[in-house]
Amino acid sequence: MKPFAPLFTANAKTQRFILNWQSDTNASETSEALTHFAPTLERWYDHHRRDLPWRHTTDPYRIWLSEIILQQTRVAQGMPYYLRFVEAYPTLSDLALADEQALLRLWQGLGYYSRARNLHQTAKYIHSELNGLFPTTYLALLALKGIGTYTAAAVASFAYGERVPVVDGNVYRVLARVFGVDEDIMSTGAKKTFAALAARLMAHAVDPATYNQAIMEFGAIQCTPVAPDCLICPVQQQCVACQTGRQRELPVKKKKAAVRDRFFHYLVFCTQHNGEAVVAMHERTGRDIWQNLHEFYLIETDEPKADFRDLDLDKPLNDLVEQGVLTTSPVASNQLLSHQRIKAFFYRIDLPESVKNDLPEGYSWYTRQQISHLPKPVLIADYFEKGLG
DNA sequence: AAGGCGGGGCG
DNA sequence: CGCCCAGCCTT
Repeated sequence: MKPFAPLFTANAKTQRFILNWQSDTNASETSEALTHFAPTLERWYDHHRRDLPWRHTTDPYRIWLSEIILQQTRVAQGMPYYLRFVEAYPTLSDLALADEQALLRLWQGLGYYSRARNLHQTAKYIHSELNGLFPTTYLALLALKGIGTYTAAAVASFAYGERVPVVDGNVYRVLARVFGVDEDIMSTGAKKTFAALAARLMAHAVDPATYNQAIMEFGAIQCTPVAPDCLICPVQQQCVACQTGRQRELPVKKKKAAVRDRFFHYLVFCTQHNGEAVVAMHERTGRDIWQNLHEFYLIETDEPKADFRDLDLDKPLNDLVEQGVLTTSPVASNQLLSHQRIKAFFYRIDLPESVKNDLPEGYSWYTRQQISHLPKPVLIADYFEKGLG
């Protein structure tokens, strides 16, 4: 076995343990820190667990659904989505046969929309290719679209009791602190380190599913990112971070790249169709944010443009705009994403009904009723909430 | 190995 | 306003 990088700084007791842990002999698996960790967290979980809907089922479909929804998402944010999805699609077949548009609309606001597309794709695959039978092992689950190491381990342990450890953001944090691992958790080396440690800890769990739930719940409500409550912590005595006052420094995470500024100028074309107000929208495509979500006519610039006339419209578009009435002051709105900072300007342009066949390629007219059913970025949905300018 | 992908809540 | 969060896919 490749030795671990000498990145640990720990007290004497833990250093002895780390040495044992690094050595490849099973004879050293007698460290109390190692053998007691899982059972200790399982007992803690028994007293502190939150009552969450997906913890009342062993249905692999519902567990899978909950895990996809909860990826990179807080429980409080994901909960209402889970409840709506279970109601709309109670079984795997219901999801497999779902309309993709309706599914994305139900997902609207949850973000990372590829999760929803992969969810649907995998549901259809299981329904039609696997005869509706959910895969039952970690490796079989891992092969499915949208299911990575974390979700495969979660479903395999929660639904089938397989002894495989989950390694997610909570686990990184808990293990980094308790065992003093200070490798950058984004690095490939660290992923191997944490996976190996997690596997050794799992070997001593009383029940794999309970232990996996326990360590994540522990990370979520006890060993929190900011200000962990170490005074009442059940592993306080063995925790490297607590004993050395380094709770704030662990886990080590490399700084992310600076966020990018983008400027979206939306031309909100409006007109009448059979006496009803309609708005021009299209579906986003390409490798960018909000894939398959609907928006208005978009002109993006790298710099802010103070004036509508600075937007450099091409000839056909300019002709279209000139036939309409531009609302004098645009509506501005900001959307802060983890990786982008989007400033949006909405220019409402009222067109005469006569030009309704002159929309650019890919754009169509939608009534407000139709739009309410379209999946849209929060930025766009908010624009309608505010009453169309 | 690195970059991209949402959005909300917190201090 | 910056940081964090029940990850995964693509290149």
